[in-house]
Amino acid sequence: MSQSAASAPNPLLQLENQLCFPLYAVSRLVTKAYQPLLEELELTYPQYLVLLLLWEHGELSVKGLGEKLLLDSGTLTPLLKRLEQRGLVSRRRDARDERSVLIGLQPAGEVLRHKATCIPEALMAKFQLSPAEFEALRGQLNHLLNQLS
Amino acid sequence: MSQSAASAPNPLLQLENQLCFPLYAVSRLVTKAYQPLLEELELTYPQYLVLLLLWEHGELSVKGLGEKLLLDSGTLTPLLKRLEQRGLVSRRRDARDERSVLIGLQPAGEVLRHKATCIPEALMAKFQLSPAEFEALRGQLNHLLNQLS
DNA sequence: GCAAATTAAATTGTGAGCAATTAAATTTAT
DNA sequence: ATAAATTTAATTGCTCACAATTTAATTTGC
Repeated sequence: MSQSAASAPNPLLQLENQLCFPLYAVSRLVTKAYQPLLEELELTYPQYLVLLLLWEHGELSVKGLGEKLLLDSGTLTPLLKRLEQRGLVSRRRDARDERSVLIGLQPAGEVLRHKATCIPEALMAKFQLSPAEFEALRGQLNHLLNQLS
Repeated sequence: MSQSAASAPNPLLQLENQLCFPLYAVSRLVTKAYQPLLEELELTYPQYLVLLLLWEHGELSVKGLGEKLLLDSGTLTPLLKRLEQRGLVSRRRDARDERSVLIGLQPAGEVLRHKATCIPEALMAKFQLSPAEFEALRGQLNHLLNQLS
């Protein structure tokens, strides 16, 4: 009865029938697709996400960044310290609420923005998705994002 | 001209218009959705993926696991050593090719399979997606997975 | 048959992610 | 006014994830 190979396969337990695995794998592959582009800016993918937010919104607190990226200070604090050490962002306590730490862009961080403008389009090209496919996928992921967060 | 807030927004550089961010965020949220279920088995999510493959295929080499999960030995070796230490999997050199390490299930690892059968359905419930939505998303992610890998 | 090239794992070093805890500032309830 | 509760970051400890290198086994070309 019990052989060396797997017994009585439960189709629900098979990797290819699940949603979780392609999500996990695609997410990592997309990060890897960014890598050669981000390498030129010497940024990691989560560092790039932080800068995207700062370019868009200006100064943000650690809490604000965390709410938008769904990351906590345990992840953000060391990441932001690395960006600060490289002179890309500034960190200062909010005078109106000393608990908050406000993250701003230093000139070198502003300059990087120009180098980054071509990144989204370059990525789109790698995906090889039609605009309709792209929008459909984006919509479904955002729907699931709302479902889960 | 240059104000404290961000200047001349480039819509392509905005987080909400990109595919990458919801992918990254949903992937992490899905892993987190697994966590309370996997906690009962004392497994992390990537450890669970490894066991799914072993339950399905029986013995697999590190290379075989890596090909299916898109992970390399730098990630798998320490993970597999932890599973071995807990008595869930076995590791032995392939006699026919001493470069390969074959990963098999120990009895305790086989037993875990029964406890895991309910996990996929429990997850599906958390997603709150209709079967059609589920299949559409799975299809698009698998399409992108093929595009990128 | 043997040197060169290739392959498979392991190792090293860095940077996320995240749970849990700690410390300090602020808010609230009385 | 002040004690208790809450909020915000930082810290600690653990596990991925992955690039780059190393070591050993196998395959290939000659």
